[in-house]
Amino acid sequence: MRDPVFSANAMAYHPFHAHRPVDFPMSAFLAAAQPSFYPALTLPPGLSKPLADHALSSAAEAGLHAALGHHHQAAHLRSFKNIEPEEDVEDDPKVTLEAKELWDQFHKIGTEMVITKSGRRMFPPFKVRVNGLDKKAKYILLMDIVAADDCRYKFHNSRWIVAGKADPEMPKRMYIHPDSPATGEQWMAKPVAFNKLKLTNNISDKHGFTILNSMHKYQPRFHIVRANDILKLPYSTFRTYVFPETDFIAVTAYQNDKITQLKIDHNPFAKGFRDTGNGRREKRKQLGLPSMRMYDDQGKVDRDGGDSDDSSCEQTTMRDSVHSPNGPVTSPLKFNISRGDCNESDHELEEHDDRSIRVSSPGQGPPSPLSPHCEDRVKDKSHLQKKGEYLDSRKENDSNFSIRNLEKDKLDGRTLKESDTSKKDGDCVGLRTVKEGLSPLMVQTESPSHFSASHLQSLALSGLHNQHFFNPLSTGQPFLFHPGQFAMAPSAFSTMGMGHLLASMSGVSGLENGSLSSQSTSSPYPFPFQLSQHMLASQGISMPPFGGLLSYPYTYMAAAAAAASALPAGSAASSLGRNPFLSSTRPRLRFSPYQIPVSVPQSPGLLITGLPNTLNAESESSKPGSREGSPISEHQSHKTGSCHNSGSPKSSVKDSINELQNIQRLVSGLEKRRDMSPSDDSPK
Amino acid sequence: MRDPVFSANAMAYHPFHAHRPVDFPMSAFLAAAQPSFYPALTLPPGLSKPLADHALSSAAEAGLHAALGHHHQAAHLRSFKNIEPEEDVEDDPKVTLEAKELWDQFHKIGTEMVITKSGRRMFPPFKVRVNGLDKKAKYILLMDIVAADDCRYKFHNSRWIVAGKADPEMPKRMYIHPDSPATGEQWMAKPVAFNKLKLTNNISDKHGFTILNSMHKYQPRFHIVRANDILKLPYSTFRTYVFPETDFIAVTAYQNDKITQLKIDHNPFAKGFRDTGNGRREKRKQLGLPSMRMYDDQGKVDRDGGDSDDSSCEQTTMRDSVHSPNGPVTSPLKFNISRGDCNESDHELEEHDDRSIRVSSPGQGPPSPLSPHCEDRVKDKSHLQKKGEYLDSRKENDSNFSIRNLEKDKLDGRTLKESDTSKKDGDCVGLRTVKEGLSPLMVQTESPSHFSASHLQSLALSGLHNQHFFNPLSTGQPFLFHPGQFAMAPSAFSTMGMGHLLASMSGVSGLENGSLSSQSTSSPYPFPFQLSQHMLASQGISMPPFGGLLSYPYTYMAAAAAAASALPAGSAASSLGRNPFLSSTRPRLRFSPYQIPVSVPQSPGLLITGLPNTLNAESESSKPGSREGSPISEHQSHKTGSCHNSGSPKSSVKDSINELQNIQRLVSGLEKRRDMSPSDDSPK
DNA sequence: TTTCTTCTCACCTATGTGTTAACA
DNA sequence: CTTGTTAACACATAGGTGAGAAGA
Repeated sequence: MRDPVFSANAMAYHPFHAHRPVDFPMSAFLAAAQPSFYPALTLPPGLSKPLADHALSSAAEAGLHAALGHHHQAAHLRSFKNIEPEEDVEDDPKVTLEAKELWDQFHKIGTEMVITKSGRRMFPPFKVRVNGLDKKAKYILLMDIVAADDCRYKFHNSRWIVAGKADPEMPKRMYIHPDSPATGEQWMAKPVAFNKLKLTNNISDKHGFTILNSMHKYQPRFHIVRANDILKLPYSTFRTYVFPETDFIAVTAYQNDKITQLKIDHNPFAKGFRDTGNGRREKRKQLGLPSMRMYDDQGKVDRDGGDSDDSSCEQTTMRDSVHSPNGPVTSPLKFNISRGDCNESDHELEEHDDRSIRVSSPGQGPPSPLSPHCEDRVKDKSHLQKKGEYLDSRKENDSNFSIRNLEKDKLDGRTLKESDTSKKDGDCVGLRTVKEGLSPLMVQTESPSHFSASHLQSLALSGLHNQHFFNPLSTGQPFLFHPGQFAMAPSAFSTMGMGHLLASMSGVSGLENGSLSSQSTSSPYPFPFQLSQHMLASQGISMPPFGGLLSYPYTYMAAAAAAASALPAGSAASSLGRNPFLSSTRPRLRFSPYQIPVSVPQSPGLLITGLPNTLNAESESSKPGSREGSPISEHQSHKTGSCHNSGSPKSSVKDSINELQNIQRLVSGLEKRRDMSPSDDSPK
Repeated sequence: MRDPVFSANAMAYHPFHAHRPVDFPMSAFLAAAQPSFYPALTLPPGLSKPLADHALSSAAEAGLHAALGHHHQAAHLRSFKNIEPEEDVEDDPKVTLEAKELWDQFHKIGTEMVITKSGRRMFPPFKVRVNGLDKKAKYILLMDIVAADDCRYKFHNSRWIVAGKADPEMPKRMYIHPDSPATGEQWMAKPVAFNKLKLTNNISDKHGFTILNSMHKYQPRFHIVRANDILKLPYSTFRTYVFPETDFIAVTAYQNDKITQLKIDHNPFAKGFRDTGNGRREKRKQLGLPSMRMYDDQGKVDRDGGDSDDSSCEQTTMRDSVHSPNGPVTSPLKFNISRGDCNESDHELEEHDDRSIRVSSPGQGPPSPLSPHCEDRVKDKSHLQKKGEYLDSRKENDSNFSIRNLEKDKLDGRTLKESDTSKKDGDCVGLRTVKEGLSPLMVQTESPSHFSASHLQSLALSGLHNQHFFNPLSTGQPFLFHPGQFAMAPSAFSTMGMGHLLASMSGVSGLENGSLSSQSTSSPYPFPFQLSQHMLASQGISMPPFGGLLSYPYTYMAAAAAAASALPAGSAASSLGRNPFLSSTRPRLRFSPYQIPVSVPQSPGLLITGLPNTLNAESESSKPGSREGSPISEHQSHKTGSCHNSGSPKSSVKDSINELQNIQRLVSGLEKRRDMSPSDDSPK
């Protein structure tokens, strides 16, 4: 069942690299930031788990002492080593996007998400249903939003067209679900909502919100990590799921009236704009009417509980029928794929809205929303129309762009029957033709004993108003933390190891409006404490390496970070070779056929973008895509999204599975988290 | 610095008692429920910490396996044993009640708290400021509300009078602050608010709210536990702080108009009832007017962070000056102590409100709000009036009741200068004369390797709307869990060990109103999932013993629980001897002079009530009471509340301190938590 | 201009208040 | 009649919407 080599590797790396913030070789850190294609780089096989762990803790502790000299950290390290990952865990995660029909409606029009300085939620809330987890094992569920391509867009003549190269991306932050870590049983009990995540265009955001560039296209990603402690994320295997229908263009104001109307029709908070009253334009009235309030957002959760909650968990109330007839957006839209070079006017969104007033003149191919770099690899344009409730004028574009099929099938995204599971090997995330409602792409990566840039660009934990994040290796700034970037979320990290970091954040001022609690107000340490309050202890183990990495490695990686962040989105794949810091020790893929080496510590967007590319370039194995993304078929295959491409190391699926399972056994444990407190909100 | 004996005892007990849910002697559990006056019962001294820990884990694991046979639990145990408590921790907690002036205002009138089916917050939010903690050590902060006496009250002729014996108390739930565990630095950064705690009279409450009996008097308690995992609470040392001025009578509707007015004047949510508009009675208008909105409650915190909430830390916005002149309640009220037998018309509240319209006719002694049983022990009626901003007509009552002094001193409860620290040994909690604004009583108990009934009657973790709780050894139902009683809170426990328990909660239906999120609604497991979502993983260690205790010991303790819960409040102290389950192995006191053996697994109220009794009965050592409750003077004494009586074992203060410190070193670690998600709220 | 950003605002959800009337 | 409980209610806080004006 277990492969000692992999297990050992996974754990053994810690002491020699990530765990030594000060005196470890920089290359080790960098290596951790990228998927490893070189098994040789991992520690020698044959190490038993316990042994590896011991080595780890000892080394880590030694390193910490030397570097930090903090007596507490030593104890923490000691604790850490003892927290062994769960071993007897067997799982086969299946992920289903909730409210898929809604997403499809938005997607076919061209989803837009408003970003504001004070932070704006995504409207179709990103919510997934997870199955196949080990009931007792602990998992950390997270999401991030990465650039979908390297283009800048503009809405011209009622359609989105490329308007040049993308602007530099801010380091993306991982948003760790506030309930993390929790058992598989808990996660599977109900949909996992990420509605608390907020988007902003404020590059100086102090809340940990996800910073996006307006007029750029993004792709949300969902990650499952079997780990009992947030601090173990960097060393854990990520299973990544991408739902192409959730991509969107960030805007400061809605551009497409159809989107506006769709938002109004379904977002309960916009109920005031429905029909009567402040109706905007006539177009809208024509579009959406019947179905309203299908997807609710629950504002207060946590509370910190309420705040919790937050737990903080986000919950969305489904008051109206999800399948209610949504008048407005019934006609499918198709997008032509751009060539990925972001030439203006070269790509346009081809809109086919039969009932839309703003029917765009077809002909011009809109820029592909996703991975222009995958174009050449996208061969499969075939798509099945299960039961289009709408008028789905699926249009195949020879320009390497997959049509965004808007099939109403079993809107729930679950009952949808797939007559054709796209077997295409080279399907790119978000680019492959959506057969059965845009099957999610599943990516599984392992970051044995070091950080995986693709997933650990940053870790964000958010509560009610402040999204706390951890950004140890953000694409743009690996190991680089400014006060504004670093924020601990409730229960995300061990305060023990992070305390000193928080203290260094006193300069952060995030208290802007009346949302401040008396506690915050009365506290002599306004912001730092906000963070502290929300910071969650790790699962009983301190993770000194992190603390060290967060604070000390700053200087080491600054240059690399700057260099990486400057890379254009289109150069994601190539950047691996170009960037001197990214050339070695990439995390090795766990499941060859399904693994997708995530491109390195670039901008998060690049990572996602690069992923499909890498996949296509490396493997042609086809896997059926279904609604549920599951990395390992029965154990890992079919159910996975379309792009479960295999990575470079092509071992048998079975072997890969075993390896993964072995690793996973070492990773899960138990821990806990909690929501954030209200904290200061600066919506001004 | 460290005393191996104590350390060993603290840890060594686990394996042989609490850690063995099935095959350990029941007496062990019961013993754990009460403070130990018998050091002999602790394990042999000289055991080193590591050794003890090993023994612990081994025994625990073995016991679990035999009892539960859960493969996961084995792993969890393994993890647990490895999570060593922090050793090099030095702390000297000082606790200050926030908004003391406000509390005093209410207290002198006779605080009332509304309890509703859907749950009601306390209004003067229970909030404390903590100092003297070890910056890096992890602490769990919690509170509970226990019966103040065994009387039932009624409001007659504008005053509260005893109306007979108390009704049976429901098992009290510990409310663990959603930020727990967190570092001392975090806790000290700003006031720790427990405003999310909700009171209810619904005995079938599914939210984890604190269930109280209407027309009964209660006393909130605050506890500090140095522990890095909620699961370690049962084995950790509790430092308990009682602020007599926070006691209150639970009501379903306000009885005293003065209280109503005070609430309206200060609770921002009742702003609509201030002055203009719906003024109620004339009396109110006469009473409070100037100061309004002094204490704000922040609803959403966590959340998920609001998560923020989550997380949910509760925060209260202090918008108005805390020291603003509060017109209405400026005259102090005095209470005569009842004899503790709840004879009707025997006790009355003696009200001395100079400006109050409802001036009650003095003469009849109102029933003592606290520990009638402490009467005979209360000798000290002396009280110092530092700087009474109000008209404090302190009245000493020979009937063994301490006057509730309402000194306006340094309202903040911090700047108050104590000219006279009551040195009375026998001061009872809530009964002693309040010198400097009702100094809090500090109680420190250790529950080496087993549950302390006084503190671990139950553990509640709450989020925004649902208060999740853990009730392993509730007074009424030690180890007894009904689905409705057991709820995991975000990051409170290791889901690993608790997962199966949650699963058994599917029968719980808590979704009542529109507050349900779409997640909840769409989830096939409405309530169970709510819990899961909010459940927080333990700090990386599974606590199998707990899981076992929670689910399996049920049958074992049912009888005991029933017996214990049936005991009248007044019999708390005596019940120790009477209850066959409570006769052995009480947790030993840590600081002899300051420790107060908490009486056994009775109703929570009994515990608190019994505590003062026990203290008085056992020791006469006097300690100065100050505003800040600190267990150990400079290191443990003076600042503590009035009743820091010494327990039976009278060792030197210094020795006690060292012992405690040693133990504490073993307890702290690192972990995390988070708030709760909104979850289902059934406010109907 | 054109395109995009920022800000204020009305309107909504969600929930915490005491009032009030109905009820037991 | 008295005492206590409950639910509906108006009104508060807190915060999530897009509209639309004002800038840039």
